[in-house]
Amino acid sequence: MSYHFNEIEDKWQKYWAENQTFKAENTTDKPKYYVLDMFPYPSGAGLHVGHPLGYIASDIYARYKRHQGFNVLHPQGYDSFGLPAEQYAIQTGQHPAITTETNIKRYREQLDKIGFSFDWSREVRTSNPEYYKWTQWIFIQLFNSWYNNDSNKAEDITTLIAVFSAEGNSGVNAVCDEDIELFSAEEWNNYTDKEQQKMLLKYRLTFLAETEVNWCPDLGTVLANDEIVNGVSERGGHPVVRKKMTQWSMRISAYAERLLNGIDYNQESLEWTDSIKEIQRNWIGKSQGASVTFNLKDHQASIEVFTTRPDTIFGVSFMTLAPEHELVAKITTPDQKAEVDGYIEATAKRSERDRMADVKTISGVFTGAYAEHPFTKQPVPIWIGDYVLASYGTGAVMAVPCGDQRDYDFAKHFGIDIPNIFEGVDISEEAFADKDKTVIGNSDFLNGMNYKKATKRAIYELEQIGQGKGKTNYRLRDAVFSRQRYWGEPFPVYYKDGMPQMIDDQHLPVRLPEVEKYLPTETGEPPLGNATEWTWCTTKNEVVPNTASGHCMHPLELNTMPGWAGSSWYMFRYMDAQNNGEFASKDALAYWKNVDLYIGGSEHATGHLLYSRFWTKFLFDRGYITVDEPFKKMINQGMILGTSALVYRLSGTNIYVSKGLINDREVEELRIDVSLINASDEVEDLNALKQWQPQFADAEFELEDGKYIVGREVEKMSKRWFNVVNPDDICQQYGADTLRLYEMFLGPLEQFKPWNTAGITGVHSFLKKLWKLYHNGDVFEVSDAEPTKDNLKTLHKTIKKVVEDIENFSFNTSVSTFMICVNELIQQKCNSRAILEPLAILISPYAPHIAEELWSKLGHAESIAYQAFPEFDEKHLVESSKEYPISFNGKMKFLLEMPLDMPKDEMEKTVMAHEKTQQQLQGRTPKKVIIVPGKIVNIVG
RNA sequence: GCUGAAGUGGUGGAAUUGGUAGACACGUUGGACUUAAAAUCCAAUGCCUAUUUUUGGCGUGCGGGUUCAAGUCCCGCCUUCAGUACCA
Repeated sequence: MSYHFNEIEDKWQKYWAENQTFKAENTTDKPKYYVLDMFPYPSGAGLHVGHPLGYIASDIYARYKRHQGFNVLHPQGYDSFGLPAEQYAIQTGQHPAITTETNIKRYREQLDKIGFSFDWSREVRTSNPEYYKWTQWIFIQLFNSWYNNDSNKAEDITTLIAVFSAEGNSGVNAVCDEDIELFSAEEWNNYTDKEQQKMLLKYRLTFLAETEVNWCPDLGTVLANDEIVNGVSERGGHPVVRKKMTQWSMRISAYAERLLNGIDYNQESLEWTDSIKEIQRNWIGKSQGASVTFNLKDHQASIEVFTTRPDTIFGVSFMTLAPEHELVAKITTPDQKAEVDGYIEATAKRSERDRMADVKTISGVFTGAYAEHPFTKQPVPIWIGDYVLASYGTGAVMAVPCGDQRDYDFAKHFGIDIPNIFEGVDISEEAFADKDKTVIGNSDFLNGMNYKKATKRAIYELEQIGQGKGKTNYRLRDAVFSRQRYWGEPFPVYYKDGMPQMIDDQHLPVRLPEVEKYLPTETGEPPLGNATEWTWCTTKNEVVPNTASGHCMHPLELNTMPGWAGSSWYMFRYMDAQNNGEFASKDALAYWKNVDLYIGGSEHATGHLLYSRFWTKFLFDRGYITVDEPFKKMINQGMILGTSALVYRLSGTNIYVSKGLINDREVEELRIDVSLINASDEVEDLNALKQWQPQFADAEFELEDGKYIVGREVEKMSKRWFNVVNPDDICQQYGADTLRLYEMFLGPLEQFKPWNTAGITGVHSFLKKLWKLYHNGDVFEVSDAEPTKDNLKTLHKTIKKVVEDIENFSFNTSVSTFMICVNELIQQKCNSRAILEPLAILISPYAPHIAEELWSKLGHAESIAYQAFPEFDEKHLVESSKEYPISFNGKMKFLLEMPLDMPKDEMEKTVMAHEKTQQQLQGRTPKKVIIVPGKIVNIVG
């Protein structure tokens, strides 16, 4: 009689594992389809019901595609390097590898219970040496590459060396460091080896540079821009300061333009949401304008600025430098020195956060120095101000107060001139920044021109005098790639004579050495400085010899790679995960190409998604892969939030007041475990609460109607809020199929929504009904009778809707469609085999276990997973209504579609009754009018 | 401020993309079956207003507009969420 979901689910999960039902083939005639989830970091807390949401969605799609005859790659793995395991190691001394292993095991158990169709034979873990061997290998390829702007792609460094030794660097159009002096071929050839290496480092796609980095003292490491949120670290919320350090960097800026173009102008535009595309566009931050050089009046130096408005150059009345600008100390006059130093000190003290929070206060100091206007040669006073950011552009601006509100405010505040260079515009109240309405005046050769013309002319004139040129500026910075951590990929790098050297491919992987403790060394080196034995050093290898004492003769790179290293290319490893000779074979890469559907959270928009596009483009340039975008289509699932339960303690007492009785009394809110609460927000058992935590042991309660009603708060699901719902419990109580259906039923995939266990019964009883429809007692029972027209109509209605829903990722409405379908079949008393066969396949992506069970009971030996998806046949829907020809005024003819039971004359009367409609019809000659009783519904012209 | 998304019953959310608004589910109420509970089944459920066999009216954040017809399209606001921020 009853639906024993636990038995059924165990049985089929075992069957799928034993038969490798979901193993993807690398050689087959079938078309490929690659469905990927963002792989999880295996945290110690395990999965809660929010985590599988995206996996369920991707699983539905993967199963659907499999039914459609595609060779589906649907893998899963773990992003297993990361901070929490390391911090746990610092606290407890337990090796992060052990923590990680334990967590992965737990994750796997939890995932297995939900019945995913993952191909686990391709599992990857970023912390596995067999995996990070290739992360290191890619790093080496980046080191051995430079970006050639002429061919617009990355090339091997040897092509650059060839050019250098033949003709020097003057003809080289590369993305490189800014401060490169020109040299001839002869000079190059006379350079010492070290000088040559130093020079090449300025061109390599990964390079060492002393840069100002975001240093997080509490975490003891540097962070990338996208790892900082609101001025504090994304993980842990620790303060971040600016600091100069020598670090590995990734020259992602070389790809800025292609990363931007790839979003839109690819032949196949990325099917991503507009919001993610927009976030990436903003992050790359392309702006076009000009760089302008201002010579200094009393120094042999110049200041370079970037501006988007070269047309307003005659409106310049001062310049502003960032307080950190390198020229500040040099140009400040003795008179102004004290004031300037004071200002610099004050701004340095203000944290990034303060500076961001306080954007309205105008502050700045005059340096006493003057620059010279490039055209008028008039003196231009140089100020410093913290509204100019050192990290954007050149850290200096030419201030045009009449055309930029910030410059305007600054000028007003300090009483600086505000010359007006716009025709017919009043600037007495605010700056005028409308480019489209701009007519330049008061500007010598630019007079009377609009924005476009004036910009072009200004750049031309600047070029003539050698004081400027057109320039495109990007906000995107090169990405710092070093972390002072233990639990990450070691660099395949050692230093000889102070210069970085790559370790030979054949010695990869460079394994993470054992250390006594996971903190920085006493001398301030990263944790790897504690290692005494690097097991990967081979005595045979002359380059990285290992002495008998276990010390390498050359210093090794002690930093590790950041979290995003391993996740920037994992999608390719799945294609050929066991390969020991390559990161994936050419054939596998050529067959699978890229990810057709990627599902994950939108929080990775500026990090992972940008970095993996960068690495993909690089690997493409170097000919290792055949695509230059990793993810064709992406869906960003929303988060499932928890519903915390609040109890209210009267301040200073041990009395807890039910929610409705608080009134105006002062109370403290405390969160209690959601499992103590029933569906109507009452505490189920007050004694259980007393036992839950010691602080409630002798609590007293003020009840309303004998119940304690709690407050509710929707927030992130987290252990600390006691609002975590565990998927294992749900599977145990209702089954995996119910969990899968319910997570989809909860609402649109992309939306954030709170979990509410109470509603799950509706979905669960649907499965019970479905089961009962084909069972008489415990006996499976289907009829071989021909299905009726009604039966077929119900089935095909469902097929149509479900196919549409899956293709639009509206999985929530499909669940409703299934419910309606089963309710109708119950009403029709239909347990026909001819209906169940297609229906089971239809349901199987959503509720695969019950579908397999019913399928096998129908007498099929093979898994339902490879059955063709049922096809929709319109004729079953059309036959339920009829079209009647009608004529008006003896002239016009059109069709009426209406319910079968409506008599023709009544229908005609209905149409006639609508006078306005008749008028409408006379003008248009519609072909078809769809009618429902009493009302015209649709005129199809 | 800018960018993006969204505002529909007590709740989650549907609405074939301009065609009977509120599907489906939760919750609530009533009923059936039970010694009882659970489970299951049946009925009602947007709001207001009538009524004894038959009601009218109002309703998709607010104000306008287009249309025979607007949750859906257009214009102007308001609110919420997310991203981003002195980007020159």
